[in-house]
Amino acid sequence: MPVTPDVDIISDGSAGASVIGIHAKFGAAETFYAKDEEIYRTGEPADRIYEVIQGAVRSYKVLSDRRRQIFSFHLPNDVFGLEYGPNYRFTSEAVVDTAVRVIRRHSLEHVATTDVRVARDLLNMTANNLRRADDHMLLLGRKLALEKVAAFLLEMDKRLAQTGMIALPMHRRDIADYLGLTLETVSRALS
Amino acid sequence: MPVTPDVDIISDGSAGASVIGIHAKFGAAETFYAKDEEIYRTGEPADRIYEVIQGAVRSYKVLSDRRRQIFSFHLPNDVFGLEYGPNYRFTSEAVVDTAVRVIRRHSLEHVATTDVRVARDLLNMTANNLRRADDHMLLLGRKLALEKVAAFLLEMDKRLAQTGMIALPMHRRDIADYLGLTLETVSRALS
DNA sequence: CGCCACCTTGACTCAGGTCAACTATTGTGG
DNA sequence: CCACAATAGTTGACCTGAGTCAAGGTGGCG
Repeated sequence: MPVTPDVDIISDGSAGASVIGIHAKFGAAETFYAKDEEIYRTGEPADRIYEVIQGAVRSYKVLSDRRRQIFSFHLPNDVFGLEYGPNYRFTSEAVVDTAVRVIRRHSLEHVATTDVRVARDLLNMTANNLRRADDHMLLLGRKLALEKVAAFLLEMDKRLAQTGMIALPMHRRDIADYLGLTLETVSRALS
Repeated sequence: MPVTPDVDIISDGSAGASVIGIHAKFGAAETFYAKDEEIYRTGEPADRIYEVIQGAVRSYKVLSDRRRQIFSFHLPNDVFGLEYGPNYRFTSEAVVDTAVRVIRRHSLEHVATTDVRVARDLLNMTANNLRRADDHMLLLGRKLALEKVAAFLLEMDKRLAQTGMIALPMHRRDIADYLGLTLETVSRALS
């Protein structure tokens, strides 16, 4: 007879806990990116990790013939650019004028080996990313255009509310590439 | 000027390292499931973790109207059922007659707090799952039916070869629900 | 003011879904 | 060992949700 596990390795879901937050006191730098400016590119050595302070960021891959899939939008307090291999797997760009906090990966890894909470945070964030990836696979594989757009609006409403934003920061083309649709279909669904 | 990071928290990709393997000496149990038998169900307390010994397993979610998305097929040596929240997020079933190794989650978590290698393994596996989820999002969102089936055959060829299997263990319906297609489209693409 | 980037809307096309028949292949009982 | 069900796969004809192509609209900024 299954029982609810008594111990969790990670402190699931408590949105506040962030590796960068813990690490901030070590003097992470702030940087600004203009609208549409590239932050890093697929294949580049992944030696930095970012936290959005203000604005929005998109992470995506493109196929050879320009088809693009956006994997996620990063809003204020979101961490992105966290990799476990040597290189960035995505390209990330500022959707609007954006401020980020940057820390060096090796310095974070150094802290992670001594501070258990940081290591736990890393696992926690990766697990959260996996959860969102799974939900998004269900959306991409099995939902209709209208359901996709509805799900997107609900997701954004929830996330933007937390950061005090009011309007969607991204364009129709970005939404389309996030939902596996075309910009025209997104426009029609919103009408 | 970016430099390749000198230290990796995880030992990326070395397929052999498995949490269960390390834990096996503590006396994990083997269990057998018949073709199509359910191993666990969405929402059930996630108190066990599994490793496939022989056979194949599918993990999926279904929408209210029976639309199904398969997130992954687990083949021999794959670990599945690893959760960080209290409940299983998927349903998992044996695709064919299947043997698995089972360990209790709380016992693994106990080991993880004392053995750093186990904790590292957990992060490693989760990162690998995330990588595969991202690749699959690109496939689901932006690839044509033929490209999806081609990608599936390449993936399976590679993975089955490692385990010495020859034929695809799963049905057209499973392949379709993995690729976001219908069974007829899969059948046509294979011809 | 007028350009330019973004968005909307319409008409048409098409990739993939749906529905339906038919063909293996496998398993079961007599 | 053969009937015959049952399950899985293939193939065809048709349909439709979303893509494509194209024409306007609209709002912000130099």
